[in-house]
Amino acid sequence: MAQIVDDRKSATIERRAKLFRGFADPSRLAILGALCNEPLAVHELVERTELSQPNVSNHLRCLLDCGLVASDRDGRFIRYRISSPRITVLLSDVDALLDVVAEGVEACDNYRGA
Amino acid sequence: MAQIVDDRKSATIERRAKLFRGFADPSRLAILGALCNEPLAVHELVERTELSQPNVSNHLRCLLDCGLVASDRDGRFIRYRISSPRITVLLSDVDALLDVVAEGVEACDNYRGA
DNA sequence: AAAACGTATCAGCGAGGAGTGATATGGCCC
DNA sequence: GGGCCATATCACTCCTCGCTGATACGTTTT
Repeated sequence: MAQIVDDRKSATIERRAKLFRGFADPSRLAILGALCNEPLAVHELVERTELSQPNVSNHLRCLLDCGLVASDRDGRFIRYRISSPRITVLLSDVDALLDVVAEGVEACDNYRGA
Repeated sequence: MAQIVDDRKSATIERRAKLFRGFADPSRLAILGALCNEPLAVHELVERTELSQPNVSNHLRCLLDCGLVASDRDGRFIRYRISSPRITVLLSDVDALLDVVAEGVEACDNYRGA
């Protein structure tokens, strides 16, 4: 029983961590940020983010699998869009938190620095 | 000028990514989750999270540097607490988003699985 | 002051993920 | 239908991060 509770708890935590990792990459954040304004095709994302095309595609695959973005075929383009407004909420809450902790985060060198 | 704008933009994105990475680890989430209920000393966190003591200390150092937690000495204990309610907000945002995308996140195997 | 407890630090190892380059697939237009 | 454009996939390398084990520091107790 305690075991089951533990499993449930850790499963929840693992899911949260996995979702956070989805956002924990500058490239994916750039893509999501661009898509927050308007739906965009891959080559448009490549232009705006200045990432390589395979790189963008790889991240889009990841974001698509995770359900964070959705895609619609439009002729020979494939247009991607944010899947839920909750994503926008999450991103703006992060900015709100950054208003408070930006300095500390900037200074923390325990992991990959900016 | 466009360069400056780019720098600002990417600096913002880097900060966001770095902050997200702070949350993108099961151990740190377990610690933050425990601290959301009540302030706790290190050895209490060790008990509840079942992580090793050095491991907990390392993560606490990271969270402290980032400004996500604060610490108060209490005799020979050091009590840690969440630094801002915005952190709790962020965590519940993630849960809200998971209500929508949990399946996809679970299924996505592009990075470290649960 | 010595022992015991609570916490922090450090070096080293191992694994996972991000980016690249080459290549494959698929829809469009002349 | 052949060439072209938009996108996807794959193998590989490098780098970063998390965990562990040993150890050091500091505070309290007797």
